[in-house]
Amino acid sequence: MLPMTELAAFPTAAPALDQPYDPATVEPRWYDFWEQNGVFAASDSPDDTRPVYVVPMPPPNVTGSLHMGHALFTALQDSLVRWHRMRGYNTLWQPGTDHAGIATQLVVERQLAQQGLSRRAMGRSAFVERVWQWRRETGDRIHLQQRTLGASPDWSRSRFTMDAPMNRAVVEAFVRLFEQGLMYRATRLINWCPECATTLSDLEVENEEGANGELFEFAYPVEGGGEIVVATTRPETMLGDTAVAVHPEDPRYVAFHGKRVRHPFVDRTFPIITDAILVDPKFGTGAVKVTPAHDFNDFATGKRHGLEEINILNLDGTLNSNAGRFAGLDRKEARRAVKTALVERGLARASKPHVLTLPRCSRSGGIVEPMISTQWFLSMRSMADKALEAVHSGRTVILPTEWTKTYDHFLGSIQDWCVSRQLWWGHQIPAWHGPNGEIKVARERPQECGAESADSPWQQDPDVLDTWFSSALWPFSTLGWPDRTRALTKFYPASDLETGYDILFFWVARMMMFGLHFTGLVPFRRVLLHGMVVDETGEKMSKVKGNVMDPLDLVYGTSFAAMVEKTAPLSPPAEALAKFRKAYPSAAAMGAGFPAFGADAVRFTLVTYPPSNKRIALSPKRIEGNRHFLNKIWNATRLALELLGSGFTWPEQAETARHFYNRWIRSRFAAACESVHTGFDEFRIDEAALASYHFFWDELCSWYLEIVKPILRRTPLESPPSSHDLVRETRFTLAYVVEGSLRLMHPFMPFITEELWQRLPRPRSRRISLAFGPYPTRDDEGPARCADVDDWMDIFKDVVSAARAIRSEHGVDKKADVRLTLRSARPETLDFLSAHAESIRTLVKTQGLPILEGPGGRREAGTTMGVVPASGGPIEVLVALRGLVDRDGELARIEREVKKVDRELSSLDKKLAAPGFTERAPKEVVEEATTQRRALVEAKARLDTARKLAEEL
RNA sequence: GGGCGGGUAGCUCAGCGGUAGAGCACUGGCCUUACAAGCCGGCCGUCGCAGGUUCAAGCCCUGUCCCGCCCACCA
Repeated sequence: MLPMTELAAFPTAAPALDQPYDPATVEPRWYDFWEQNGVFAASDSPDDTRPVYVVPMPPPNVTGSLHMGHALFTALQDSLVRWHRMRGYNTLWQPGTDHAGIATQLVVERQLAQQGLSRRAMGRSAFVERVWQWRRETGDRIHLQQRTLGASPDWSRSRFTMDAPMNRAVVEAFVRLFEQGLMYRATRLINWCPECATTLSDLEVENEEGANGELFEFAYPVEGGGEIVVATTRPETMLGDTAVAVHPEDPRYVAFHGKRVRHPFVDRTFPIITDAILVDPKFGTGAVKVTPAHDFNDFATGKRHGLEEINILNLDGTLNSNAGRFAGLDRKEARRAVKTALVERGLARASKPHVLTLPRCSRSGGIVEPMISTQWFLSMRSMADKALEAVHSGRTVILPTEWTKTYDHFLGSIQDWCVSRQLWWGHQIPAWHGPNGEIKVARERPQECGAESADSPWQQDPDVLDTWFSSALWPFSTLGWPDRTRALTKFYPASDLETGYDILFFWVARMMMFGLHFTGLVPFRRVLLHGMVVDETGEKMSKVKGNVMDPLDLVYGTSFAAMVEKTAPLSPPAEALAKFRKAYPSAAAMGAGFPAFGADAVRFTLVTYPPSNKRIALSPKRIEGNRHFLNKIWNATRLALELLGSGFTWPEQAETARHFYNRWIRSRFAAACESVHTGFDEFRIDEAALASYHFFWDELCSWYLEIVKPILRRTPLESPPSSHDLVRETRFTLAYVVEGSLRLMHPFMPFITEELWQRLPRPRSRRISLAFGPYPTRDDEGPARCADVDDWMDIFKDVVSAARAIRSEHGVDKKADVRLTLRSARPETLDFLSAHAESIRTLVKTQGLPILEGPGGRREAGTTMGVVPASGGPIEVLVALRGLVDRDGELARIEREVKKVDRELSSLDKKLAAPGFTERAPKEVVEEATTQRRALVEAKARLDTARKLAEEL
């Protein structure tokens, strides 16, 4: 019986099966179907007793367009989410978008600039409205792109960090933090980006290492005679100097202790101080100019010595009136002008090349200036300690575990967070400033502040909060916090938080702190971190490098020319193309462009990289390989359908297999299920995906289908009554493993598996979509595991391969009638081979059944011999080629086999002969080595026979 | 200056204590009635270097050399 939600909405225009798999016709058929049938919907009903699985999706920037990083997390999270959903979890994958303060504001400002407008000219409210309009026009485009990839979040619950309910949560959090004394206002040295005209948190400053600069030395005249030479990388800041510091024990400067120097350009004198913390006597001249208002070290020094802090910069990075005659100059100009002036005054002393680290704004790339400013800060220590404890106690587990150290280090040394930004796009700070510097913080404009108007003495704080402030609330603000909603009760804390390691500090750590602070609970049980997608040579993707790949171009296909025109608009096309080819050697070999790989192939490829790899070097060739895999699945299912025939109906009860090949494939399917579950559990989705790949291709397709084909194709007349049970069981097993494989692989490749599954006979108990599962479980499949059957099958495969190798190496025509003889001293082996003689015949393509006999039989002219060194005793594989044998080739082949056996033998001998091995190594290991050695020795003896045989040719 | 990764087949990467693996590339043969996006074969490795632990080491330890990333206020 189907639940009411499962309204059938079957897509139309099913593509014919008997043509190559075409993702373009299959993939568009299913998304609406899933959505309409409620596949993605999570239930917050208290009556729903299913276990809950929750993953908050990292909300992409509204400005964003899908890039590889998005595609990677979409593929990984969707796999996790679908896996759980199929296992019966009430699954919430919480989607949304982020307002991305600076990023979005810059984008819209750039648009305005093109129209000759500026935000200042427009005014705040008009500008904000403009951003909203833009968001309405283009926002959530990325969600459409994620749909293309088959993502299955509960879209009905999508949130935008600037929507009213989110804003309410932000205000609530801010007010509570203020009331708790954790949110405070302070005047400090902060990071200022003159280009964005806003403060930045420490995390938003990127230190660019290895910049070439100079260490400039100049002299300050000392009052009472003499001079003291200081070294600096920033000569222009001397306009804000309020001290010169030397090391107290530096003999060169003892005479200057307590003296004052005169500033050459501004009318003031300041002291020479001694400070052992700031000054390293070995660096530069051993004398340091101190600029408390523009350098973090100097600021601290100034505090220690009670120095004056002179701010010399305007907010736009030009010099202010404190700079005297240099006022108005831009930072760069000022540096030149100050140096020139110092030269003119005869005070310049030296200039040396110097490699330094430049602090840059992560958004604009502009050089960040330390400035003294009054801002809102959030006290971090206590929250950080709780967040550290939560991970140490294991309430939240970080995977891969190596990242725990990084997390610890960050939170252990965290500084207070400057949360106010001088932007217009964002959550405005819920604080009101009064005429006499009073500050009121409240959820709404306080009554005592009077009505809101331009000339009111009480004005709301114009600043907005760091974007990451609202992101930090995401796991619970999306569920309705601060209200105790049903969703919050049901879906908080989340199960897994899956994201790139690059936002471990920005986002994960802050969610941990806020989650614990506001709810008392960890926000998620596990943190799963994946690496960065880079190009095929390991370089980070960037427009400048011209190595950006758009996931959708891989899905839909594109010419490289069109692709680079879009992804590298800054370079000339030919150059961009060359860069692209260099970044993706394997793509270069594909011709003029990408074919439509389809979402499944792209997703599958992404999840087959170990997520723990710091760099995930995406190879187009690998996507191509996976598209081939999809084609394999397509064709194999078609074959299965043909073999099952239209009359097949699923039995009421699944049965265990009794016949050898069926037992084997069930055993292998169970092993694959086990690996897939383990892979998922341990966040080794690559292993999960690859296990399903190898099962399907290397076991199901390469062996099982080939074996089963002739059995199921025999007409009733051809198949003896004794085999009726075999045929019936085989048909069922085929249906079972193919249907099971599609369920197994669905989390990785939802489209093709749904398409094929819908065409396949299946048990009545199945629901309308494959996406509802059930997923093959360890418990159900596990009992099918059988090591003994697996071992026998290995022998079977080795025998077939050995015979095939002989055929192949002698260039035997496939239609040539060759006779196969298999010899073994072991009765069980002969029995086994005899039981499967028909299959061996089919797979090796001999015309008659293999002859089975004991060793030492008559040697026929024109016969070659290979040896399978099975542990139960070697099996001789003789192929009578009837004069087709090339003597030298045969000898070479045998020689190769002998060499292989010798290699193994010598390494075994070494092992066995090693002093202490037999005494110290575990008994099983010794036993195994001994058995193997015996097998190899026997095999070698047989090979000697084979050689003699060949020599007689 | 600290921390974290990584150096394994031509390329991209698995493997992390018991006889070196995958995909792609290369190569020989096959249009074999599921699939040429395929099939059947083959070739390819002193597992960065040097020591050590162990009966046994890509796998553990120490040192060392490269490469990448992160954090940090050396003027």
